[in-house]
Amino acid sequence: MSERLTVGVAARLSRYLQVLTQAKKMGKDRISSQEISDYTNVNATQIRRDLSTFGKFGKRGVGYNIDSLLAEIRKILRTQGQHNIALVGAGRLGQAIASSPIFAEHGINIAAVFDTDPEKVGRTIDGIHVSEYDRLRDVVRDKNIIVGVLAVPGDTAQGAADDLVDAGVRIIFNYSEALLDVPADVQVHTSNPAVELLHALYFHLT
Amino acid sequence: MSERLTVGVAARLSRYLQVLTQAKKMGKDRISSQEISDYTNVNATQIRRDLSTFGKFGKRGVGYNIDSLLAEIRKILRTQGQHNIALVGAGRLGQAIASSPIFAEHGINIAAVFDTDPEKVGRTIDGIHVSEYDRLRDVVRDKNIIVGVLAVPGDTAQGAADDLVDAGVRIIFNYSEALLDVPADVQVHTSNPAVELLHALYFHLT
DNA sequence: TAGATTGTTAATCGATTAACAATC
DNA sequence: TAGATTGTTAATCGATTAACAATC
Repeated sequence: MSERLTVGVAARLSRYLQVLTQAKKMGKDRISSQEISDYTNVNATQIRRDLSTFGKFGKRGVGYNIDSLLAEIRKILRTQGQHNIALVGAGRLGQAIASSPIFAEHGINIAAVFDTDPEKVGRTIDGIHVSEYDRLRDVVRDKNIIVGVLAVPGDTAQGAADDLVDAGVRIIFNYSEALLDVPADVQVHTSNPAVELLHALYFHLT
Repeated sequence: MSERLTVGVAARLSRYLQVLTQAKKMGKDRISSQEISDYTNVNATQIRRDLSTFGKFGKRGVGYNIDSLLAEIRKILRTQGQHNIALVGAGRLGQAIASSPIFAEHGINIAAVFDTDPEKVGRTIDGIHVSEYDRLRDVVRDKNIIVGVLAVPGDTAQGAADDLVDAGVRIIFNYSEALLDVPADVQVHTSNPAVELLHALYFHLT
């Protein structure tokens, strides 16, 4: 299908998806570019421009129909199916992630959870069985999982990342503070609220 | 002090700060723009350019001294002191946040944790006492806290955000899936791994 | 009709990148 | 000296914004 999106456009489209999903849950039928702008801090003109690249999805004087815009964006981002991911770590953070609706809402399914702690293995978190860490490689391969989420302490993150990559994972979400060394064809997304906070504070203080 | 940084520069500088902090922990003394680039996916030329706006911090042929670069960036971002934040929610996510080194490493101190659940109130998480939710307003005011972290379920996030804003908080980190309505002078940062994942998958699939 | 909001243009600004002399 | 890496320039590309006609 035509051109590949730029990183910026793809990032913004997925944020619109989140706003639309939540607005729908709140019972709304339609939404204006200005409302999406209020929630995303993306300029309203930019939003209309991003969308109009792909078609005329809105109605002048009215706004965008939420259901149809959701479908259009999902089509553009090719995220209509279900995606399986693996979660490493069944500690407090891992449990919080496994029981959060955040992934499920977007069609992302936590297909497996792994932990090295025998106390945690065999338990169930919100219906998801915790497997032995040693089974990671086989399960990731069998289920063709390409996304791994690391919810482990910083000092074990690199080892777990190595194992995930080895098993075939190509996108890693790192919730530890550690820097990860991975092959060039593996994407690492590190979530660090402290980093965001420092830069938010800068704008608050100046 | 001179000009205000652009949003982009401030965001990148705080990411460099994170890399430097971790590299230091790993026992490194100096680092090149290329190494910072590998960890942040920011172009090495861009990094050198960002830094050289503020002075000549590097040594040609050698790289940057980690300690002095840390100090310089902290000076630029004015994040040298300690910052107090409030955490709402002492469930699994709240406990994970309270016990993570991520904030402490950057001089950010969780000054108070609140929960409505009487089971959790009075307990201690990694040395931090869990206070009654009703005390939020007084504590936030007394300690002059301007940053609040929401680790509560989506359906109670808006109420907690209202209470935080009411007590004087101006920066909110939202870990729920909910969209938050806040006054224009309050910054909301929503962390949603699913959104990031959808856009990461796009680039993997194309 | 009147009000609202899209789709689109045009102008500006910041980000990105390659290239390379300077210099450690 | 030779190799490495910074600091800086110049050229390009994408993001941002205001403005407004089109139209629901």
